[in-house]
Amino acid sequence: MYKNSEFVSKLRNSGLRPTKQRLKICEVLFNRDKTFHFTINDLAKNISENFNEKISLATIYNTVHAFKDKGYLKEITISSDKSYFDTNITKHHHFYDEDTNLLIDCNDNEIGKVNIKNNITGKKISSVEVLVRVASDTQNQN
Amino acid sequence: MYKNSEFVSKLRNSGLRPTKQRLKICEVLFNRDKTFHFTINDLAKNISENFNEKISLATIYNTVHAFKDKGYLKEITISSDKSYFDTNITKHHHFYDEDTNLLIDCNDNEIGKVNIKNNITGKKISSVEVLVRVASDTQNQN
DNA sequence: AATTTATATTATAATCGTTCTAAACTGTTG
DNA sequence: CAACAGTTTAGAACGATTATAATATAAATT
Repeated sequence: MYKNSEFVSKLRNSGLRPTKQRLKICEVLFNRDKTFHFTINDLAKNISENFNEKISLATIYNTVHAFKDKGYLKEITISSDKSYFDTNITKHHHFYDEDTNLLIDCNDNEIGKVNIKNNITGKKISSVEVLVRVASDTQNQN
Repeated sequence: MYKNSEFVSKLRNSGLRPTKQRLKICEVLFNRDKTFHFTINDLAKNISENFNEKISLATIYNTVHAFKDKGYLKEITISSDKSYFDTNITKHHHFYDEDTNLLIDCNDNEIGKVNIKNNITGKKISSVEVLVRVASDTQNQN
């Protein structure tokens, strides 16, 4: 569990003013035992249901994008109509359960290192992401 | 180069009526030497610029999705605001050039086989996709 | 601690890609 | 060729996201 003052420094250190909205969002996102995945909608709902204060949707969008830009969140794109964010910012891969629409982190003991033998000339690799879609056996696959 | 009658059978075989709109779209997508990537917008623009006939945007959406469902196209999701389709329906991975927004197919000699050691219990793997984001050296990476 | 300045929040409007609708049209079957 | 199911169409509707511009707040300056 983090103290409020830790979030204040975290924000200040990255040039973001520690406003009460941002601190509340920090609390919701980072005061947890485990990292997790969420959509903007999940977050907005979480805040409005569990707290008296209401934060404008625009602010939630702005803050999530600011946190992403500062590297406090990663965005994971599964499909064009669903954008997930991940509080686990370490390099890792995902399983996506097509039955439940749930995203599950992979550990290194689940997916081995991806061997990139040749990169595009003159370019640097900025990320390597594996997405393993899974579904129950009865489901049709593509 | 395919003949029109080949597209007619292809469509009939998958339960799609060979309408002139669908045949035109087949021609644009599949009468090529190489597979390629496109967005719905690219396709609509291509048709309206290069042909006299105009096809309604709704029809383009319907047809692309029908072709995807029948397995003639693969959808590739790079970011929530851009949905690409690929006429290469074989299993393969991609490089995504963040400078140019260009998607490039990987061959097997570029990315080795992804080793999935443990799958989610009771689930079947429906696809494994690797996306390697690249950018010029000067670009900042995340 | 008051003033100034820059930054952030807000509600709402605007935008954009996509899907829906319902009427007109076309391909297929008998 | 009649009947029917499937398809196309323009435009409306939708939903997620972004822009706007007024207000509020935080930080810097006096």
